[in-house]
Amino acid sequence: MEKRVRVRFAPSPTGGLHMGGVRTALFNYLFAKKHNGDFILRIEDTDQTRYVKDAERYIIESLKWCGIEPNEGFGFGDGPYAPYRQSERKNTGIYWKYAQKLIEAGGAYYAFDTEEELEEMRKRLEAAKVVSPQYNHITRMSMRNSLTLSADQVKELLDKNTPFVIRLKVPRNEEIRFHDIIRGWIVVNSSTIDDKVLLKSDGMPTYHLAHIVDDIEMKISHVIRGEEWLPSAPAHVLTYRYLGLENEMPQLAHLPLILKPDGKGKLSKRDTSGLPMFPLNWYDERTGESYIGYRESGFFPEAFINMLALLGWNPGNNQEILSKEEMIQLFSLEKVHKAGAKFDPEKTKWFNQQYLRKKSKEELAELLEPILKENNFTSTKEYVANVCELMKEKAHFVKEIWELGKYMFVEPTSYDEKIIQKKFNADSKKMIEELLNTLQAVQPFDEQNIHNAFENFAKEKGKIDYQLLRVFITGVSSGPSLAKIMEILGKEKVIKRIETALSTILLS
RNA sequence: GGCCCGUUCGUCUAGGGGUUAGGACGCAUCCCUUUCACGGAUGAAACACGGGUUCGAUUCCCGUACGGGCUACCA
Repeated sequence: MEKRVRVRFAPSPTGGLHMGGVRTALFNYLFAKKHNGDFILRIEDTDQTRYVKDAERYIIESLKWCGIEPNEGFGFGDGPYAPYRQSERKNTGIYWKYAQKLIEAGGAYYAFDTEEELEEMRKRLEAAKVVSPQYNHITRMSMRNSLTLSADQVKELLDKNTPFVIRLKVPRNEEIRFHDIIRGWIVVNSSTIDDKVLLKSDGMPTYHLAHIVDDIEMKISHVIRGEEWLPSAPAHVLTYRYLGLENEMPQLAHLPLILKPDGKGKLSKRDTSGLPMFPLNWYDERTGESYIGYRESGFFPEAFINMLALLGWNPGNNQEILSKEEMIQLFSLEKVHKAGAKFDPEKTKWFNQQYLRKKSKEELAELLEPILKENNFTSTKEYVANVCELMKEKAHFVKEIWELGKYMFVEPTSYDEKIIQKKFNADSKKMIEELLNTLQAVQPFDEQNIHNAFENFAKEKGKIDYQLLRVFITGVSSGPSLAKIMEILGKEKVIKRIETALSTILLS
């Protein structure tokens, strides 16, 4: 029988979870749901020096906002494998137990080298122009560890509480072969891998030990993680092998990285060309810098994850707008790209626009409400909904309905100067004054009637300067259909606005 | 430097031994709209290079170049 699909997202709480992390979580989520499996959140806080308290809360809130919630794990109702935070798991002695197993199997050893001794070694290797200077099958023989020391010496050091680490004993010149779902078979010679520290001198495991122990204990079936882990994967395979579990180890899938939009390299906090890096607002206590989030920038979570999903994956057809359910249906790791994907801010905005357009005017009115409140504007739900319908096609974001259509809520306080200067003169003034009378007579005051009135007026009295009229009513030179704007505004307001404009704007 | 991974329009990508190399974003032009946007139409725009294998390679193999990742008692 096939193993139940159980995947995990395992971030380190060392700062705000950025969009790359969210995408990793998303792919894990989609894969889990696709296979009716479990999606687990585990906190990898083994580096106590980099721990950021607020980061855990931020991770949870971000996943919730994105709608990619784990069904088990930290902050999402502990499941049968609690605790889900590695610092707490450490207290159960589980990592120590596995480290001992590895030592017994001859796959790991104690190392007592001090920081100075390691530094010295590095210098020595550098001076000797060694091709890959590292703690490995050659250099370990000239260091202080349980491979070079006698059993008695080791026991004595241990008894005296000498600080030590436990290292992986990587063999010389062995082919390590493993399969990656996205990349296929990968073969690496063990001589190029260093003897990684598995257990640190503070008693905490490193990532290399901790994730393996937890993945085993939590019965993880697939490890879906960023490409940055590919180089250490052979060491992980070796660890499973020493544990006698190589055949049962989770399947691996290394996701391509998200790259900067311009320039090169991994996406960084700075270089996202104006768009956020983080799902939610993030304040970095250490640097005092704050970063704006996608949520606070007015992105819909559906648009955000849709955009993220298509960075490195595609559904195999030309469909680009996909609901979460459609993504789940169509998701497969085999369709994930191998190459890194440059993040495109323009397309990201386009995604949001697509989702905005799909919302009903009532939904949009609801979303606009807080912004209107902020600006002390109140009106009927119906009026707001009508304005949303009117402005919808122009906006990428809900807030743009306000920004672009402010004149639908408040009277203009200024008028497009260029247009006024160019077009406002004695003749056009007379034209507008006469038009005022025509407008007064329009009944009912709707788009079609207004349109007809314009046409009749033009026939009898000559050309109407619509742009000038628009500026008189809205203050700006472009926007949706003028007749429609007038209908929504209502006759009274329209007349009043024109009169105000006529008396405010001076003939030059 | 070493190791690993990668390379189709500017960007995200489809495809895959024989295709007019498809779509999307962006860009340009036109239509629609008495404006802008939306929508529609059209256009410019890509298989990194060199060798093989083959009747035929963008597709398979090998090199080279370029890009990226890793190279910590960080994850």
